[in-house]
Amino acid sequence: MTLTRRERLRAATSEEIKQIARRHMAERGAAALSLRAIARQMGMTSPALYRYFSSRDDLVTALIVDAFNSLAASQEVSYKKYRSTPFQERLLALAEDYRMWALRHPELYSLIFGTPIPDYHAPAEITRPSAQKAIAPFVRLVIEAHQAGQIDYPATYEPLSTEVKQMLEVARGQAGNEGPPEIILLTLTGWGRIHGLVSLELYNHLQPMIAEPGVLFRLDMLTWLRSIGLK
Amino acid sequence: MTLTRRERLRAATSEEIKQIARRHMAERGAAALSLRAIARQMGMTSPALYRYFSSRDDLVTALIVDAFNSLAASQEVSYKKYRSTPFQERLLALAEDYRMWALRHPELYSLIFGTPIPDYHAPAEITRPSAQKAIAPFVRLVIEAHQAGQIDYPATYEPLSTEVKQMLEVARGQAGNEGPPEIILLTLTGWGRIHGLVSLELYNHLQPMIAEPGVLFRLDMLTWLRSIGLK
DNA sequence: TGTACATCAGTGAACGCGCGTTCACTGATGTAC
DNA sequence: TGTACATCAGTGAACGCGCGTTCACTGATGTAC
Repeated sequence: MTLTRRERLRAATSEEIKQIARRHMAERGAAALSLRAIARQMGMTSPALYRYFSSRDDLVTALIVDAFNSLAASQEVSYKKYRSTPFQERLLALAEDYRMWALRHPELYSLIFGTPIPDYHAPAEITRPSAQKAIAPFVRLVIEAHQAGQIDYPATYEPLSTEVKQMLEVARGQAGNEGPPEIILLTLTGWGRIHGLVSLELYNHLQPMIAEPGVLFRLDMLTWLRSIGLK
Repeated sequence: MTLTRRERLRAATSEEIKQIARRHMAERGAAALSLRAIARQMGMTSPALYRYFSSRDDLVTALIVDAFNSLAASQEVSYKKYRSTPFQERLLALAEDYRMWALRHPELYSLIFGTPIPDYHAPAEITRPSAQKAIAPFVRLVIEAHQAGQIDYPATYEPLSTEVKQMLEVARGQAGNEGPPEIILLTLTGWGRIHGLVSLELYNHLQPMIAEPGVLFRLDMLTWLRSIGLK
């Protein structure tokens, strides 16, 4: 399991490439990622990069997987941090962590949740597992709260037809989603609610109207938690 | 007010440039917009475009304004269409129109709500008015429902501190937002809720789990409407 | 412990391609008298 | 109604720049005996 010297150097160079790629994405956007520019900054020639990634698309795929893993790790930390506190506080912590991760790593957020890069198509079989890992802690926590009997499927929700229930069955088990259809629905719409405000804030659509979008976010999360019976 | 022949031709060419630009954005992404490629497709040389737009950024700004106006027009139609029906149906119609507009014009949606184009900075004074027009019908309808006494500021919402109320005052009047702070909050978080699911759907983050995101969207909108007292 | 060989990282030149923008210009369209 | 002139759309060449990828290669590092 220990790496040889060569393997270590190789891994380090590979990391450096991705590191610089991330910096370039932060400065110029993902669509402008250029192997030549990365090589230049590393003091190498561009063909050398082909020792590490077989094409530009390959590098992008690696960056996407890393980005999902970074979000997953951040969520996982928040998931574990407050083991003994009530579910509503833990869910709020996960939501605020999602927001903070996005604000701290806008280039990574844009890479995975923003406009797709032209002419690049992510190979789903590589990308999907890490994508699922990223939302898994949030989903798992909602399920746990449900299993602990602390979630009211809110009276305000429409009753689900059998067709809708069947559709939601498909999502069962993905990203650790093990609840009844109503709770699966709750995890997905909850995620959408988090995601929507974060996306608007990150791209400056709230700021013309609102000085502190974070306050708005927190209020809406508290409202959400109350509406599902957690307060 | 009637245009001369030359002015008409000029306007037509200007429209054609934007038309082709939109097609290119749809096919290759906004970051890849190229004056040379547009000119090529029009059977012109690229310097000729400088008669119509003084730079690439100028063209992008025009496209952004058009995109906001397109969304605004679509929302306005839905706003007017159901004059005599209850508020919940009208708001649902506006939400679904927002979603459909995004799905029908993903390149325009991405242009205004997606990852910003590298090295391009939209001049806010040109862009903002049309941005506000785009969400104005939705905002106005919530305000109207409130004025008709049909919105309960829901019991589940946190009571607002005076600081938060002050922050929300700033948004008053923008995009026709004329209600009390609680209602302003409602319009913004409601928009976020719509936006989040649409964004996830458009960029294919729901589809691995959910066959018909539209059903999910509709359910969440109905839930939202109920939660604010409209049902 | 020393030598012969294989592996691998990185180079430099080249391929064929793209881009935004400036400039001096041609030729058609429109205007004033 | 006809002529002289001004305006304007569009051209073609050029500037200086960027890109991904392939290829034959050098030279250093690691491995087997």
